[in-house]
Amino acid sequence: MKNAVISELFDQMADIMEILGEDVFRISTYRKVARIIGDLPTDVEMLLATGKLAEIPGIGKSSLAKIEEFVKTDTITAHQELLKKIPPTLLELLTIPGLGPKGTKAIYENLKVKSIAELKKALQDGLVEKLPGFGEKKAAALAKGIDFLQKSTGRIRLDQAMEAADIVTAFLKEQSGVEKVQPAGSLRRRAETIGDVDILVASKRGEQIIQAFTGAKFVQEVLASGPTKGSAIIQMETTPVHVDVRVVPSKSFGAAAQYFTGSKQHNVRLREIAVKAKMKLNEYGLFRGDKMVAGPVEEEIYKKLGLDYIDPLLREDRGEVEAAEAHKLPELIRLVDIKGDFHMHTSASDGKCSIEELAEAAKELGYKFICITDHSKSSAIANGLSAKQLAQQIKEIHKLNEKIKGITIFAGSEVDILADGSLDFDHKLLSELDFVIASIHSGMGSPRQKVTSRTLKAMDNPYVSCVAHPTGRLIGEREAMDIDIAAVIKQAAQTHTALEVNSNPYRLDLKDVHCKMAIEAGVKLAIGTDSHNIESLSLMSFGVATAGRGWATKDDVLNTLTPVKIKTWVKTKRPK
DNA sequence: GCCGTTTTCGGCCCGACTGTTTTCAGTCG
Ligand SMILES: Nc1nc2c(ncn2[C@H]2C[C@H](O)[C@@H](COP(=O)(O)OP(=O)(O)OP(=O)(O)O)O2)c(=O)[nH]1
Ligand SMILES: [Mg+2]
Ligand SMILES: [Mg+2]
Ligand SMILES: [Zn+2]
Repeated sequence: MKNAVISELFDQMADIMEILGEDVFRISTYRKVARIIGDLPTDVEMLLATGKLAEIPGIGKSSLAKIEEFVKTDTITAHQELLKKIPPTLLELLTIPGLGPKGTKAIYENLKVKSIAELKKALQDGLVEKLPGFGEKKAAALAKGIDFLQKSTGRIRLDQAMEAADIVTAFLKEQSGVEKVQPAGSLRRRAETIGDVDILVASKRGEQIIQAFTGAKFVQEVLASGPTKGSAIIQMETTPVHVDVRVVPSKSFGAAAQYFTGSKQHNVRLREIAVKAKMKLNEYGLFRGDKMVAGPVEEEIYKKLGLDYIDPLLREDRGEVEAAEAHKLPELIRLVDIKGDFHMHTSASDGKCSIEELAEAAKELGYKFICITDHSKSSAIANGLSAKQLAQQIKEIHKLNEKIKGITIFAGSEVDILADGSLDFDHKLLSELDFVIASIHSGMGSPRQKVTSRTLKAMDNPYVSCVAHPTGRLIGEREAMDIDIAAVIKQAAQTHTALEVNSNPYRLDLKDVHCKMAIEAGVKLAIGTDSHNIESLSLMSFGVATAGRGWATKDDVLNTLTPVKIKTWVKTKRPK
């Protein structure tokens, strides 16, 4: 799939044009195209062939021609031409926090600095601070910026962000004059990775609160500190986390929540609608002239713009604004709709606790079912079960179902999809299970055709009810397999197989846009926590959020069915 | 570069913080 490369090239063209000082609106068009292509869940080549690409707003003739050229030749002439105008390594400088295109241009033209390494040297030699527009402080900030960049671990996982947000939120709630505290930004939208943690505060005492925040003991470094907002790095156990705090008076809290939750592109869309309606939208409110039309309550902002309320999970400018205008937003799946969990491991394979312990914990969560899915024998590292052990476990589950009331324990397996697409267990044994999930744990680096056909073949098996973590990614650690997700989804629809939304924050697999594709194809989602202990059962909320980001309703998710209905659903695929 | 029942030309979201600036540009949210 060429989407990612095309997206990068458009961003790079925008970067170069910015350094060259070209028209800012033209540049933002390139950035928009980069974002659109980067967000596409489907192969750009397919969309191009069907003419769908040209229909996407924001992609005009010129961009379309560039994309077409890349699809055919693997290059974009305009990109090549731009690259001739600056040394490619100069683009590194744009990644330094605090240094933008203007500064980069000045440093390049005056000092002939072409890379971060050379900039470091120039800073040490005291050359940068002598440049017009620069000074001692700016030079020092740049040195710090480089340091930070080289130490930075990049975007963090949702669970890490949540932990940091909890600490800061608790601290802010203690401060006098604080009326409300609300995590915002990509964390509130439950994006799959988080660049920085954004927290909104309602208070009249902005300056004092920001000072308290930047002076807090968990703060390692202060990046900015003013009367309404502050930025700092806090050191968590596993990683440093960048936190932005914004304070507004409570009469603006709704508007500020809208602003600070984003996404940026979603905000721009709303502000455009406001302008068209002769109004102005900012973080202080929605205004017609001097009159505040909405502000204290977030829902009112949407209402007064003529839109249905848009759940934060959907605010990515992926069609939600149009849907809100047309009153066609989905009623999203919620955690309270979830009746059970499809994926968990016991101490029989690599889990930490017994079936009974998991069942009791699930009952506490109000669940009506759980599905025990230990690994199969090929996953030797995970202590996978042999056929004999699995048969034994099935018996044990039947006994436990007699003993434990109020919850149904499904006998299941996370059965390995072998190299040839066959499974670790025969039909006879699989037929004795209530719900089988199949997944790939080996040969994940194989070519696209190979991993795809393995997965497709597994779905042909009438006893496979679900494919678990279909792309196999581990966020921050391992790329997704090169798998044809469109083909997997099509096959899932045809074979009556569900696709998992793995809730582990390392996985979130399927991811949001793939969930959306699956739902549009009529495929059901099965959310599983992949728990190896009791605590992880609560990861369900991440899976539900990911499905919600994929526009999932109650009807799209198997976890909302009663155990009886799940059994019926499974039988549909099996031989009569 | 893109787009349009107010426009096919002329707009394009809007504001906070920093540093070097004497009135604001650059960068970022
Ligand atoms: N109107 C407007 N709002 C913006 C702009 N940039 C950022 N915001 C708002 C929306 C963002 O969600 C929010 C927080 O900014 P961040 O840079 O932290 O982005 P966000 O949290 O969405 O993603 P992240 O995971 O941090 O990269 O501020 C902008 O250019 N215009
Ligand atoms: Mg953020
Ligand atoms: Mg932020
Ligand atoms: Zn598992």
